[in-house]
Amino acid sequence: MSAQGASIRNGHKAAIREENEKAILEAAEEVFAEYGFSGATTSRIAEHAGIPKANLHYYFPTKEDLYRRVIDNIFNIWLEAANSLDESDDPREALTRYIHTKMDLSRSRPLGSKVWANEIIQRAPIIQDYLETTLREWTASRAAMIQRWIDEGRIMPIEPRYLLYMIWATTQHYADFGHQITTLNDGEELSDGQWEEAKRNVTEIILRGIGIPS
Amino acid sequence: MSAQGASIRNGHKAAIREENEKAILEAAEEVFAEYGFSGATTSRIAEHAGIPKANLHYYFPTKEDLYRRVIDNIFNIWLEAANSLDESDDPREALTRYIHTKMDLSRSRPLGSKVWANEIIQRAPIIQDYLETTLREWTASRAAMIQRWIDEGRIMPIEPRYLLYMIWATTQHYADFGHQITTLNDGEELSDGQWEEAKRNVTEIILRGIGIPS
DNA sequence: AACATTCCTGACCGATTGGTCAGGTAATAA
DNA sequence: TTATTACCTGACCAATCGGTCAGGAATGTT
Repeated sequence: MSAQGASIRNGHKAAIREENEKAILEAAEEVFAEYGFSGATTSRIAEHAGIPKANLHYYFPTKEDLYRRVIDNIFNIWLEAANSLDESDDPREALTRYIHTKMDLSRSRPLGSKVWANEIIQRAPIIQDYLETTLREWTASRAAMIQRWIDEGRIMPIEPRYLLYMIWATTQHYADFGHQITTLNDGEELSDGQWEEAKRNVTEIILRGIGIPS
Repeated sequence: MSAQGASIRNGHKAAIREENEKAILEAAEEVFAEYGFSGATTSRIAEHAGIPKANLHYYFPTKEDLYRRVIDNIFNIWLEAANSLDESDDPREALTRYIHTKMDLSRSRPLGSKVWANEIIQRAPIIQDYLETTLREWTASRAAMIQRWIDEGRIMPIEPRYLLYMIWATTQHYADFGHQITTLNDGEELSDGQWEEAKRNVTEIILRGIGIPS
């Protein structure tokens, strides 16, 4: 909340801009996550950010501008996380790392996952181009990698795409459906121990499921 | 679109009511699925149903009334499908049937799944009581059943809840993220063959993952 | 000090929101 | 036939929507 850190490094004005944009983007992620693009209101976002609505529109002229920035942030974080699949050529190691990374992301940034979920449910009116370019390429190349593991007899024969979908679905479920999981956990969020247990279970079932015994 | 079928069985007025309510509920499911509760508008729902907005409010006084009816329908369909887990005491048979049923439901009624997803993402403002009663009881009893399978050595030791979450996540993903899957399938919806392949892969990975070899 | 630039915001805009209502029409009951 | 009930809807309502704007306050530059 203090401006000092930024105001020392940059000028005062620049620091103010940096801080306000950050506050707005955080508030926007929260509100877009909960209500989706259509359901979110700029006044609610401004309220969460603690500024007047007119000030929000000074930094982000339109709701869509703001939304795009939020989506952009999330997509980049996910892309970076996706690289964890490439850090090893051993299927056990690569998949374990990827699943763990995605699970950690679901815990640390559940709002981003929810914004993404909302966007896809609404048929990706804003980010369709991402899906058709970056995501499609990423998926195709990783599917090829998995297919190679199959051909080399290192994992059992399955259709790589459906494995990827399963990993995405399962890990993101802990973010998107976090409220349901909490409710079924007697209203308590998963503890550190439970979270580790979930990660271990998810990883084990998937790995064993494609023929990599624990 | 014809009133004849219903107008023969019931009176004319009753048939009109039946038809209009059905048309409204279908339109509502579609719009709520895409935009969530806050983002959906009654005028858009009325438009989809092909009636004036005032007529919609004649049948459903408030947007929330309509939303509750939609959610209620979905929840009941899911509860019925959930019974497929109880039709056998053999884990392979029971889980196979349950996964297949949920996958089929994701294909035949994706809108319902999306409405549910939206509601949970928004922290279940309307159906929290369902989660805390019916769903909690259902989950606890089925978790106990799975635990018994573990104790009897019929499946490997895992935390039953996380297995259920995985099944829910994976199967519902094919509804909620159907647009993403379609896009990654070069813009084509999964064919009958692909759908069967997906079902088979999902079932195999999960079953093998808990120690039930194919 | 003088000027330029950026930040800030109350008041306002037309459009749309969920919902109402008066008055009409069509079907049913008497 | 007559009265009653249910169905239907254009016009309207206050509230809220995304967004604008004039003008003041703060900071930066010369």
